[in-house]
Amino acid sequence: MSITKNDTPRVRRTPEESRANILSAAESLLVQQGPQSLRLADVAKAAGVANATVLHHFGSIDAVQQALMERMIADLVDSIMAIEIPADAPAAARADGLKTLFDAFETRGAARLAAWLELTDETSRLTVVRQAVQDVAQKKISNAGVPSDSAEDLILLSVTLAVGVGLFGPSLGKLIGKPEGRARELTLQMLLGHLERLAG
Amino acid sequence: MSITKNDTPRVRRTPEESRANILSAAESLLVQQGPQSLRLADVAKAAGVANATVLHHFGSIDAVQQALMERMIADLVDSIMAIEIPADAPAAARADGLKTLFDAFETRGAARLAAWLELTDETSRLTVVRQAVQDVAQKKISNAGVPSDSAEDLILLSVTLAVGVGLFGPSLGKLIGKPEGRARELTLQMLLGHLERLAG
DNA sequence: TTCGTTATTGACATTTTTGTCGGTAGCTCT
DNA sequence: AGAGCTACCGACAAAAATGTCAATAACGAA
Repeated sequence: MSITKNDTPRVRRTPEESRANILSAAESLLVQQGPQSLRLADVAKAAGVANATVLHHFGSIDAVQQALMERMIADLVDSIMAIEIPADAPAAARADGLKTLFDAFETRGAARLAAWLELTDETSRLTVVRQAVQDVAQKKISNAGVPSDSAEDLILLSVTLAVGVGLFGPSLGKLIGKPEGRARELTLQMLLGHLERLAG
Repeated sequence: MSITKNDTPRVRRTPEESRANILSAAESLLVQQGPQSLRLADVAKAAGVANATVLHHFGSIDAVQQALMERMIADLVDSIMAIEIPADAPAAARADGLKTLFDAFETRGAARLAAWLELTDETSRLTVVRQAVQDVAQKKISNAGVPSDSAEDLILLSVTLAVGVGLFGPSLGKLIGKPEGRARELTLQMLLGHLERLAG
């Protein structure tokens, strides 16, 4: 009876690297399998570490989920903040901006994040969302160059449609037998026409 | 030491009534607190029965969730099937039809149901959804009175927007400080204008 | 090289959630 | 009233998920 020495050597990361590694694993779990698979064991396994390691860095599985929400929200805010749509821009530029907005929600699971937030709804978690929305809205409205009230309406409309299409567009399209991205295409087309009519 | 007799008398329902009672309790849990609160103990408590009673009727908590999905989908299909939007109807009639569609998703948690389905995604469960969508699509397309291809597009567009607005419209509106239902109003307005232009 | 720090881990403890079982009680039928 | 059926329940067992702890092993500093 011999002492069995673990064959795979430990990897030792900086705390930041380790946290990022775990959150990335959790994020792909969320996007690919849904929130209910964000269990301690699953996250740890996906990250390639022991359960105890996850807890060492985050304290609890709830804290992991909270941190994941915050990271994904921050990423999303960055994506959106990078979009510039001056009011006097040519139509093509605004179309590009809207496409980027829709992409931000459809790819990398931002729409899934939004649905998760919508369904969980723990008020404590909403603080982060509220702050993010206010940041984005303030910037967008300030450089919209139009009266703030209708600018808010446009933002509300665009974002609602973007997240809705991002979440449901692909599945509904597939269920109806339409090519991937058809819902997004139709929506963007309509939205752009609407904006042009408002401007002209 | 006396034998303690339970003070509250048992209620004895028919199996159908009992199942309906339990599913109704589960439904309001889903709508008000999200899918993660669909636990055996929570559902039983909300329904006012013992845990074992829930299992007696459904066998497992997963079966409860499956049955709930099926019941909610059936209800939703009924609501949608009841909508009649002939292609040659006056604009006002089509507007009413669309409003009804949007209502079907926003009220009574159909949008939440859709988000739940989207996030869970167990392929076994998708069979029911696929059947429901095909039923609805077939009927809607058949009496749309327009070429089936663009009729499908219109359905895809309307339903995607309806469910997206139903799920995210209220929260986003509130976050931005808009009155309840503003997102729906804006979307309907745009969608109706779009349809009119297509027809005219 | 030696030492101190701490990220990492397996084994274990605790809590939460699900499911089982024998008996009880409401209802119907005779 | 009595008997059979079964919805219903409390108590318990099983499973699953979360969290604790002491020991280990990378890595940087002395």
